[in-house]
Amino acid sequence: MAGIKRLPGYLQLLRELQADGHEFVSGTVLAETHDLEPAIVRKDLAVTGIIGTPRRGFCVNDLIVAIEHFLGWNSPAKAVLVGVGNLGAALLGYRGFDDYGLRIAGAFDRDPARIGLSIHGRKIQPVEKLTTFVRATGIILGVLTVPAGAAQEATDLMVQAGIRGIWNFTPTKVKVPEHVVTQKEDLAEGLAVLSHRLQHLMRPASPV
Amino acid sequence: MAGIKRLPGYLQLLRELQADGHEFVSGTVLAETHDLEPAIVRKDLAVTGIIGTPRRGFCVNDLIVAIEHFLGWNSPAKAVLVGVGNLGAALLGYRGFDDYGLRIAGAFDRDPARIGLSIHGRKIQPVEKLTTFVRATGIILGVLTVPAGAAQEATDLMVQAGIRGIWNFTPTKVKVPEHVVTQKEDLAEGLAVLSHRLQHLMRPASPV
DNA sequence: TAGATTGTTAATCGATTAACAATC
DNA sequence: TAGATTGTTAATCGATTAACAATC
Repeated sequence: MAGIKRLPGYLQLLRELQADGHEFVSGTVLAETHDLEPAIVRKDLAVTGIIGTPRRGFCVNDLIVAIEHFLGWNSPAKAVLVGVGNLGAALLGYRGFDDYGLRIAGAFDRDPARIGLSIHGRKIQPVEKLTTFVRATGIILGVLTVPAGAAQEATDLMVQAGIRGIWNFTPTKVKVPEHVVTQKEDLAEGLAVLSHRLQHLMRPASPV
Repeated sequence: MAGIKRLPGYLQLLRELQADGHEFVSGTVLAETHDLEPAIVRKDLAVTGIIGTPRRGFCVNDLIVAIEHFLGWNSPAKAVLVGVGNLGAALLGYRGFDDYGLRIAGAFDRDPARIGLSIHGRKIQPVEKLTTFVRATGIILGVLTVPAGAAQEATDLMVQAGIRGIWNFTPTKVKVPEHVVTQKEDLAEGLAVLSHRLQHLMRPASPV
């Protein structure tokens, strides 16, 4: 389903509307705000099971609850973060995840120089303690922010510890068993698209 | 072109191969490494203008140069960053952009409490100085990391200063004139897909 | 030569868009 | 009532996949 990645965007606006005291919102409004066709919004929202009322639209509260439930964001999911380098430390400090049901509960690294340091209130633990921590807490979500070269090794460790979902911020495609899902996050993708469009904006297409 | 966003991935592997002394690489190998069909890789690489040799593949060096040139990553592009909150500070500290032709040359904020502070070697300047800085340096790329509510205002300021490409890390869709391009980067999208797949992995589809 | 790999064309697939009857 | 908006079906579009002759 291609529409799933658009749900957080809707959720964002819905929360604003809720804060402003709006009770209903039409798919048309959601579409305009996100530069989408109204039909796509209606189709996307259908997965939540919420049905709208003609002339009035959708109940804001119901939609929020339904989207959060659909994504499993109603109760915050705890996660571990492996690899506290530049990006790892950055994500540890980022508070925006709270809105999306994610809470990083433990940070791990291999580098002895980093172990014991506190970053944004969380003490960096040695990777050797990952398995114990994961099993004790029942955490199933992991954020992977090690250097490219260590990605597969760290992944194997996480899988072995019991992690079932890996948010992969390395440029490496990692291999996992069937009972584990991964999501690759690559800032370079977006930058590539932007760079390319910027280039063609500045130097328009050559004539045929 | 949907293939553009895959170019950085190829580039990553090509650089590794280059470092290992490999002279040629086949589309098949690139495809396997990235879990793609070989035909897609060949089609993606066609935009660079590099032509391969049957039985041998593509020249690694030529491909690297061609991809970098295609994306404009051969010479590092300078950028300004507006909004030095959690995420902004995080991105300031992230060194991974060097590999992708991006160098954040100036950081700006509205909050007097932040102005003057040094984050990862760059002094935070007041937004009032943005226009002067942008014009003096000729920078055309901007990274937007302000809170959602300030996104449009900060965008207008950047556009007015002369920025032509905006990498938007806020959850807000901003409006820009025709001569400016934007690229929205939303970590929540990837997290939504991961959350959803994780949920269905743990609690498999209900029977029909 | 034989055969792996190329560039490219045609077929398939999935997502987006357009259209419209139903309805509050 | 009139008309805005819904859910949904059919048409369009674009990207992926399959197939294959050309070639080193």
